[in-house]
Amino acid sequence: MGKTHFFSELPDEQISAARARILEAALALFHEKGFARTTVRDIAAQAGILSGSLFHHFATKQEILFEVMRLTTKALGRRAVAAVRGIAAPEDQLKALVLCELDAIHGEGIHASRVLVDEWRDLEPEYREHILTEREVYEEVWRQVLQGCAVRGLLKGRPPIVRQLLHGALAWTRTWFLPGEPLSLVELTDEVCALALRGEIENLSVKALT
Amino acid sequence: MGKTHFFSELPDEQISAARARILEAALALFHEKGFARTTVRDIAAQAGILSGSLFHHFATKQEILFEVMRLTTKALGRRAVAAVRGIAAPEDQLKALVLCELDAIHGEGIHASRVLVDEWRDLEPEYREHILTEREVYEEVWRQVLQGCAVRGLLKGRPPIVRQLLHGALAWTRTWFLPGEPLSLVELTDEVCALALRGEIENLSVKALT
DNA sequence: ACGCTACCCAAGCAAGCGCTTGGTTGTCAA
DNA sequence: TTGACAACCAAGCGCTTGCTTGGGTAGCGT
Repeated sequence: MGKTHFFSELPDEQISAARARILEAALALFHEKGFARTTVRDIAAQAGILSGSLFHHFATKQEILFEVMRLTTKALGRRAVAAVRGIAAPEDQLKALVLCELDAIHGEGIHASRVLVDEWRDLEPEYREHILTEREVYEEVWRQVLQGCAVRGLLKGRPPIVRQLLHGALAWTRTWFLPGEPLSLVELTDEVCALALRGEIENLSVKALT
Repeated sequence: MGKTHFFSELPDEQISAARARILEAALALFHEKGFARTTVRDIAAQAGILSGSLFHHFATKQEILFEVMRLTTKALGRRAVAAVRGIAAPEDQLKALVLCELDAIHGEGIHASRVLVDEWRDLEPEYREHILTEREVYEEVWRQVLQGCAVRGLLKGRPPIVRQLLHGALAWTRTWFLPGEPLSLVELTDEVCALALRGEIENLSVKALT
């Protein structure tokens, strides 16, 4: 149960220590078992308090899910902006973005895709809109990068379609990919970009086709 | 609530009328709300009986989920085998397979990806192995087709990786794609295959880049 | 010293859950 | 006609769930 401190990536948020402990516990449990199968008693135990004490910090269990998703989405947007900053060539920006998304899925602490994708259906509709608005920061980075690739004729398809196909492909990696077995995150990134981008790729040896 | 009769695709299964009605009700509800948020009372009501009567046909709620997944997986395998039969060129086989998977997601009745993907975590571990075994029929078709593309140098990556990336991309279409807005299933199929396959694609007009 | 507030515990409520029980009906072969 | 059996209903049991209640306590400013 390694402590994750990814909330500290968001300096413009005021989160008390107790609240942060609860959110980290909830994130870990939602990631592991999903929202529906996680009870408020689970979350409280992981945070080191009793279940009733949760409701001193959050009004409902739904609000915990919402806050976890909101902060995760916000952190994701920040990471994406930082990932492409200072990179000129659009194909290199794309590579950085793909690596950023893969790291948010397979890295420590944030577990972005798992919580944001798997638990989306459990988030009540009135909360969804707010998350979607927050997510625009992230999607806007993707739009610009893909548009940059497209106008130079590098992209093998229309940007919005490619974005959705890539997003699905990346999100799905959580079910089969383990960093280093046998590919590293960077190697997987290259493989993904090879699909999206037109142009030559290195010849594959015959034995690599297995 | 259009009746779906996709169980009739499996002639080697003996399913009573009542059992079929329950399974169809469960499939529709799992697809709509997910397993955890669907109660046995919901399923029974949709099937036109009371909740207690469900357990005359199934021992547990889990068993209903298992049976829905098992039959769905079996139907999926049959469809895949039929889809590539009689097609010689591997790139055409791939196109047929992609269309087959998209149809299983967006077509009527089967709702393959939604139930098989979204509800996988709710299926208890002892049931999973059986589903995975049944799924081998489907995956074997994919393996052979991708291998066929690879040995002719058509594939833009290693077959197992491409398979996983494609599967994620296709499964994710359930969240954003609506047939005919603006793409048809066949057009989307072409778009997907363009990513996976090396080679020329038709020039895109500038306005299509939006 | 005082009160205020933030935080937490102990106990439990009301509702909903999966599932069980006992008994009634319709069907069909003997 | 009768017995057997599958299908279903009516009622509810035992448990878990999210959440509430009332009270206790440590820390802090005044």
